[in-house]
Formats: sequence, structure tokens, C-alpha cells
Amino acid sequence: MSGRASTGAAPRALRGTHDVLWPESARWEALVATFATLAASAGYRLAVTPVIEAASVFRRGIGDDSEVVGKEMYEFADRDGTPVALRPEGTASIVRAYLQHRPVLPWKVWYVMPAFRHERPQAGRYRQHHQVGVEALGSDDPDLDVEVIWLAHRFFGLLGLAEFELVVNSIGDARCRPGYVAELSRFLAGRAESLCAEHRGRIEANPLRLLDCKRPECIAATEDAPRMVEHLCEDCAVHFGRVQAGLSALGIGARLEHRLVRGFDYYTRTTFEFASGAIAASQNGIGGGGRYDRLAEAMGGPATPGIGFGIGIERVLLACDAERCFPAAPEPLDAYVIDLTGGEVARELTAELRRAGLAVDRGFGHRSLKAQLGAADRSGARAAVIVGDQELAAGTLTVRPLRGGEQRSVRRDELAGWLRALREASR
RNA sequence: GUGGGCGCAGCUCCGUUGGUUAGAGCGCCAGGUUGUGGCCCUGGAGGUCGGGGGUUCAAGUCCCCUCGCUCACCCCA
Repeated sequence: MSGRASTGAAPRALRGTHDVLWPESARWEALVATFATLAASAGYRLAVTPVIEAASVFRRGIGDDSEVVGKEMYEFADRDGTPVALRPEGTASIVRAYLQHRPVLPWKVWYVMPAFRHERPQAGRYRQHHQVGVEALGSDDPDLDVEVIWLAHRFFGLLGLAEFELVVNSIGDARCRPGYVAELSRFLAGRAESLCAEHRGRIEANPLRLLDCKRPECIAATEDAPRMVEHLCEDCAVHFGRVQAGLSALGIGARLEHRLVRGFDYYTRTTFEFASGAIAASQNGIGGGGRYDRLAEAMGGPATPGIGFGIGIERVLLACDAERCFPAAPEPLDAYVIDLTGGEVARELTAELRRAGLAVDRGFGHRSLKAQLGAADRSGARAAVIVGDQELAAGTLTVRPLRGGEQRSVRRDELAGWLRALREASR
């Protein structure tokens, strides 16, 4: 039982979840704004989908036997018994929305969303984490793959990240993958004894996933395993060749990684991941995605190709910390209003200044001028606006710059202009 | 699920071989300045030392259990 509950201690955020508060939240704001602007610049529109879905949305799309769905998904019976789940990732939700609304193709969306996985938290891994991402449905043009990967690459660049690597692979499609998987199985069966304990008896279950097992035994055993890119059918080979050529033409370096298969069943053809070289922890994957040309069908809809990626906000910010880039640079307040005469002036003046487009906070209660000036200083405001008995009698206001400059007396009708000038001067 | 590390004030932490009333810095509040922030000085608030049990004349300190945080494995953002 909970020791906390019995001792009546104050509640805490659940394990693996966390609060994002000022000033860290300022970086979140800026990160999301950066991503939103970038996505919009490429014709992607915001999509907001529910955090809770029928469990089948993820079971059918991601795969029952995948790690994420099989043992990490938050799944439970709704009050009426319906199996529901908190989304473990974004793509399946977006494809569900596509099937429900059938927008005109191609359909390009971006999102920022929480995702949930019940696993033991550690550095860079949470039970509720957050992602920004895009999904583009309705075209299998390799240039769409290039566009999507470019967006992620560009985003990291905009944040100031430099130490990251892009790895790509193609895992083929329904025509060529089964043959490859069969060959891989034969290969692995021949050396089952040298695989790690966990995979030794499970070659048949999913031989592909065995490729990215990080245990030394498996890595050694699969060193010269057959490679997917050498078994692609003509169409897939041409497609992947164009993706690689397109990336190269845009100056995006990508390393071909034969072991890259990704953890979700729905991927076909292009898969990719971004790994930060600046994060010491092993959780250095900052983004990943791929093409999922059969997902819409698997979920019961018409065949619709698609591709997308998800980027982990928490991990990207960890990488930014490590590279000392993308600092929080919140826009300061223009003014902090201090009213020593009872509060009526502050009430009306703050509303007036805010309507004029200025960012204004104020003191509440009846604290001393000294105390309120201290609060004004801590608020980071560019100036304090003081109204006391002297100002009331003279019909003026005192403006005191807090970052250098002379205090002066101004008329109320020239206050906004004066504050704007102060803002411009500080830029 | 399996391991390691750590739990003392809001935060970062001292606390001797167990020994009076548990401390510091920062932060917060107030005063020094009857209307002036930052620097300085003084004072104050704030702790069942995570919780429970045990050993002992005596436990923040030793032992057991438990809860929590954290790092790592698996996997992933």
C-alpha cells in the first residue's frame, strides 16, 4: 500500500511523469513555436487528436507483439467495458483520424502531443513524454520521404544542434520483405546457439527485430547476416535509391544502417532515426520515423501510403543542454505596475496598457514600495510604473527603468509610448 | 520486471567513535531607508532528519522492513 497516502503527505506527480514549469517551459514554448513555423512553411497543418483511443487503434497498427504495445501500453477497460488505451505514439492516432475524416490527399499534418508508455523511467525516458512530429499521407513519391526527413533535419539545425547523426534504411515491402525474412530466418537458425538468451528461442517470432538487439552475442552473430537492401525488389530498390539521392542533393548526410528496423510493425520501405552524439546516456535517439504504406489498410481502410516522424521534446532539450544551444530567452515584461494608493489605478492602468499591446504585470495586496520594487525587479520587467499620493495629486506617473536609465515623471497618455520606446531601445 | 546509488528547510548540502534545544549558503518575509529594486547589515518564518519497527541510558547517525527519487539493463522519443 502507499506509504504516502497513509501518512497524509502531499501528492506528487506519478512516477515517470513530470511538471514543466518556468523557466523550462519557456524553452518548450519556443521549441514548439519553432516547429510549428517550420511545418507550416512546408504546408503541414496542425492536427490535434485525442490522447485516448480504442485499444485496437494501436494493437492493429503498431502490432500486438511489439514491445510498446505488448508490455508498455497503458490499456484498460473504460467504464462500459470498452478496451481503451493512452496513445503510445502518434502515427496510429493520425491515421485513425485520416480514416475517419478522409481528407483530400495528400494530407500533411504536424502535431505536438504527449505519449504514454509504462516502463521504468531513467534519464531521457518517461512514462509520459512529448513529441512533435509530422505525418504525410497519400503519396509514395520518394521526394516526400526526402521532404519529411529534411524537415526533421532542418528542425534540429534551427535549434542549433550540430552533434547528431541520421541513419536510414529500407525494409522493403510486402513483395520483397517476406522472402528476405525467410532467408534471414534460415541464416539465424543456423547459428541460434550464438544468439543472446532472450532471442535464442524466438527467431521465428520476429527475426527482423533481432537485428537491432544490442547484446554483443547478437551483434556478432548477425554481423554477416543477409542485408535487406540487397534483397529489395526492383520498385523498392529504385524508391530507396531516389530517397538517398534526394537527401544527398539537399546536402543531408545519412548513414545506411542495415540493422535499423524500428520497433513498430507498420513500417515499410524507408526507415530513419536521428541520434544525438552529445547525450551521454544510452537514450540518445532524439527522433525517428519511416514510411507506413500498409498501415491504413491494416486498420481497415483503403490502401494509402504515408510517412512521418516523431521527435522527443525532452530528449531534444537534453541534447540542447549538452550542446549548450537553444537557451530559454523569454520576452521580458514591458512594465510592472505598483500602486500605493489603494489599487484602483493599477486595476485600470494594467488593463489599458495590456490593451495597447504591452506585457504588464503588477503587484497585489498592500506591500511596501520597497517590497514591490523588489518583486518588479525579480519579474524581469523593463520598467516599474509607480503611482503614489504624489503622482495622484500631480496627475502623473513615475516610470523607473529597471535595467539602467533615469527615472522620470510622465503623463498617463504618454506612458504607453514611453514604454514602447523603452522596449525598442532594448532590442 | 532485474540490479546499483541516494532520501536532513522551498533549493544545494555540512552534521565527528551514537551524546543537550539539528545547522550553513541560497531563496522567501520584515526592518535598517515615514516613496525606491539590485549591493550591504540585522532579524524572522520554514524541518515529525521519507515512513515504520528494532538495538541503546541516548539514534539524523547502527540494524531490519517499507515507500520514494535516481541511474543502468530490456526497449524506445
